Amino acid sequence: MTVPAPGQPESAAVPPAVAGDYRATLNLPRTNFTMKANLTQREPALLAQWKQENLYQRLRRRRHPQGRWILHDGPPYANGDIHMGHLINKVLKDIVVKYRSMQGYNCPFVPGWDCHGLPIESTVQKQLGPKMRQMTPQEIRRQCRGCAEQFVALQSESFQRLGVLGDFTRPYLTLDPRYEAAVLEMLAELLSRHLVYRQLKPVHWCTADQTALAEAELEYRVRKDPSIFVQLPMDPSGGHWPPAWGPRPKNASLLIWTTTPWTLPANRAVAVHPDHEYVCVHAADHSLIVARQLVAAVMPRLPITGFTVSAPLTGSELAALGLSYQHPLEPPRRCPIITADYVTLDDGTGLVHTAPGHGAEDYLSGCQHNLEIYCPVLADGRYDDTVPADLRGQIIWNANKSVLEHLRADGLLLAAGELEHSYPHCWRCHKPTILRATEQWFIRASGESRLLKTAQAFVEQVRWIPDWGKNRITGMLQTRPDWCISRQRYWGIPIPAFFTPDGRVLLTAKSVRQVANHVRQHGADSWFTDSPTEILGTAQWDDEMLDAAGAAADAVDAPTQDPNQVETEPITPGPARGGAGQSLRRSWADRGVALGETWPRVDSPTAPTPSTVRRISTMRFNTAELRQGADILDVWFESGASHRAVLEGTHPELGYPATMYLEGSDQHRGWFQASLLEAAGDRSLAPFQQVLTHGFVVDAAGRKMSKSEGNDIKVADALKTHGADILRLWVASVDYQNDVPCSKELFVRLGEAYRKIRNTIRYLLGNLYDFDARLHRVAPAPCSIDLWMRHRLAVVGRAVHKAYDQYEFHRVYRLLYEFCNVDISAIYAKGIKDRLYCELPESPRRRASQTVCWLLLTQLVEWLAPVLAFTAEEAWQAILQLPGGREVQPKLETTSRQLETGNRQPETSSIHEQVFTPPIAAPPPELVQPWAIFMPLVEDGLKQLDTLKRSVGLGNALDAEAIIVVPIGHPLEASLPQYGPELEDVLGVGFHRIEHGQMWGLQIHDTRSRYASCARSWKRRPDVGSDPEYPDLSARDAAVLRELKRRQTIKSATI
RNA sequence: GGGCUCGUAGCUCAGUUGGUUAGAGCGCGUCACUGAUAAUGACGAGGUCCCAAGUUCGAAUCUUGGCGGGCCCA
Repeated sequence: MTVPAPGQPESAAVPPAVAGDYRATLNLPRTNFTMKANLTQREPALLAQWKQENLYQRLRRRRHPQGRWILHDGPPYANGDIHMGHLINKVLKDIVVKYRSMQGYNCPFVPGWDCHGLPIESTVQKQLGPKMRQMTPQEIRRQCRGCAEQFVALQSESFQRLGVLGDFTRPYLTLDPRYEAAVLEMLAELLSRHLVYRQLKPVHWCTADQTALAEAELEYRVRKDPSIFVQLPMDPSGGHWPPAWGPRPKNASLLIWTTTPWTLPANRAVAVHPDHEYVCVHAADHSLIVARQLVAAVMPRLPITGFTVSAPLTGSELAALGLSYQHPLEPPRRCPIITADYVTLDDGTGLVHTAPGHGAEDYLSGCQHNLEIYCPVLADGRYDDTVPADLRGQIIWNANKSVLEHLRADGLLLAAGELEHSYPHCWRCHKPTILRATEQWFIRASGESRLLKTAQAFVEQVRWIPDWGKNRITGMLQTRPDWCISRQRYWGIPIPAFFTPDGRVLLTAKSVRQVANHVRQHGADSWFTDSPTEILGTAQWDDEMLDAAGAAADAVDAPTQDPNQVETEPITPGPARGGAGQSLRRSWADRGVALGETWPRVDSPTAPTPSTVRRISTMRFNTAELRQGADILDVWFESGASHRAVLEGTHPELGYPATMYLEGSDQHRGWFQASLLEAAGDRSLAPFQQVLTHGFVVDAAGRKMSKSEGNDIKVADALKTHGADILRLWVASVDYQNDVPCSKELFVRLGEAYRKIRNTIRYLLGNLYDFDARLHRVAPAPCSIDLWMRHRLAVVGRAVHKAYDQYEFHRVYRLLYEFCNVDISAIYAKGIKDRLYCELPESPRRRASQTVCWLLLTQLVEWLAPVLAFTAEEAWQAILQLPGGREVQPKLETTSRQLETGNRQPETSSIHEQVFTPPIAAPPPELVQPWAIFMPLVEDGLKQLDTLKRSVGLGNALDAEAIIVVPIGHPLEASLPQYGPELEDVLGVGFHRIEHGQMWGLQIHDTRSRYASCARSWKRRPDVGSDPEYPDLSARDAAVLRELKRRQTIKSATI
């Protein structure tokens, strides 16, 4: 059957050749590698295949010429399904692991999960509602465990769906008893080095429930409170009165404003802002110091008329004068003026009443200025006996009135009103909360701490990527406070401190190691269920205890009575009944006040240093009378111990230190820092050699992506629409060191990019159906476009590997994408179509190009594999299907598996267990340089073709010829006849001629009226019809056809 | 408010020690091909380099100050 060739110009003077159907005589592409990816179906199938073939384990058994390269997974929080931030993180890790693995490293990857802590407990709280109040700690913990395990399973499934390759059958979980034990051992290490201490610190406190509250457990409601102005009389003798304020008045006072009069007994300082200006307001009976800008707002509210204002003085100048004031409720006490950045001029007087035992900022100021962390309020909200007699025993909510009366009696109260404001309330009982200093556990990790110094030295050992990461963590370490590691929660690893009824505390390296042993066998829950005797394994426990400076060594024999023991009751081991948790909590709370005889008691403002801890003496405990403390460890302490618990604990195939930690940049404060500090306790090497951080996901407008903003894109949705490889391509395509943009439009774009890459692979595969790399490889002809393509392959290959090595994946993406678009598709693939399709199958010209196609295909697939994990695998399987494909795997010969099985071909093979092919040698420069002349000519030729298209309606470039003008005497003049056919093909024209002239040039001419078109190659050229046997063909095509016919004859004859 | 950081076509990114008229790919528009075909090719239009001032013969690039975004603190 003959089909008229469409699109032939009808007006051509030379009629087109009678169009025979030569289609069957061409070597058109053939492949099963489909154009449509259908990722959402194909990916799960590949996952199942990897799983079934046990790819992860097989990869471990591969030969690893480069040794180990360990990426230690930072544990995500197991309290929800994954979001785009998780996706970025895990895919980046997977790209790094897959790349290093293909470099020949052994890269075991063990995923982990953070399973303890507040977010999970809060989730459970929300689920349980009020029921939770009736539950025991064990029951609550069981719920939390269930919640964590459920989300671990969910997230694990999601990560695997993204193509992340790791040991998902044995991940590390922080609720694993072995992990929990390792964390406690870490604590023991720090204890043995005297790096742990107790100190008062304010925490949110509900006086009705008598429990500490987390930030998330507060609800803010409007409440009416007193609003009072108080004058604090200056000490008439101390410090220097500023000359700018005139002679020192007898009645000078600081003017403060507060809405919590009950905290005034705990006042220990007044804070001013260092940069704000302060003045002294002189009136008949008063001289009040107040912020200059607030004079106009404050004075009308006071019963004072007629005053003058002094010259201003900055807060830092004021504080530097060494002035002090009389405590409003304890007149003999003198308190200082300090500076603090948080002082504002929004309300009040610009001078802030500071009670370090009752406020977070006050506490920090207290630590900074060596103030007493004083908290005279007991757990039930009553004052203790250290306050003035008229206040003792009063509940603070009622005491406001008494304080006011006290102040009024002393003439200190200048004004009193009421104020409605937003105030934190307990989420459970809805009663107002307070901030109350209780004893917390701290790790000495600030200032001159040895731990900090070591951690800072570690920072220098590490390569930070990007490099400003070092700057950032350095700054954070410099300004960090001591690490408060105790939390008043249920869901976590306990701080394994035992208390005696008389207020002694047992928490030593030895005791903690014993608890660790118990926990390793029975889990951390055993802390809440087993008796101290069971845990410590002995009826009597002797231990060496540190004595605080001044603490009597015989404290054991002369116990102080716990003033709050009335509410405490012994915790009975075994199954607890409802309410036991409350008791436990209460016992902790009240002990806090009286503890300290056996532990360095720190209600002195500064943390103890080893020099203040003088003696070590042996303490004896009757374990039957011990009770467990109720505090749990900060979860950051848990994950910070992963190097101990995982790298050399549960997963020794990883080892210490890790090569890299890779997390979001927020972990400079979180996991990186916790890990550094803990490792600093007992290591000489940092836990990681490199730290790579990435930014956060933002929307198309650059705003942060969050569920509450409603601009988030769900991973599951994106996965369903686009497939994992598109999402992986997204991760690779953006510069993760900055904010990472994410939008639907972006995914659509990437889908298009993906298709381009996929079609490039398809084209290469399709043209290799009859190519056996063992038999058919041909060296490129010196003047061919093959040579140019090999040059580009070498150049791009170098750039790709460099970009991978520097973790610049967006450069990898751009390099490969543009390589596909420009070098391969627009130039090379277009240029070699004629020889691939029309030449004899085994013609050297075709084979040489197929050789390049094969190189392009195999290298491209290798380079893509770390990113397009699924598609690269699919392509790899297609490569194996090519003639001799399974045999042409030089890299596989290095596998130990193959060594074991002799020379037998492996039954399965994955791209992800390959090692990168060594880069091809770049062709000699003198053979590449001519193309630097030709490519601009080609570009010019294409423009001319476009012009002809518009001017004379030239449709097909094959209907045109190119005149190549070479400068007479140019070194390339002699070889140009060899370049000519190549340029003809790259331009896609039907014919070319060479002319000699002054300078390089290229002209395109419409030849529709001059030459006939070859019915097979569609090239319009003068030699069409030169062969009488095939009048409709060009000379080349006629020759090819004659040869094909000859073979056909031989074949039929043989049959 | 503080620390770190980012800001170049519609999108994602290049842009060297300061040096011609600021680039690429995609997208978009127009066209061609119909033997890579839900593919492919060609041509074209797109920029106040966040803003302002300064240094300089010359600034996307260096300095200062703003504006906006992100992370971490407060």
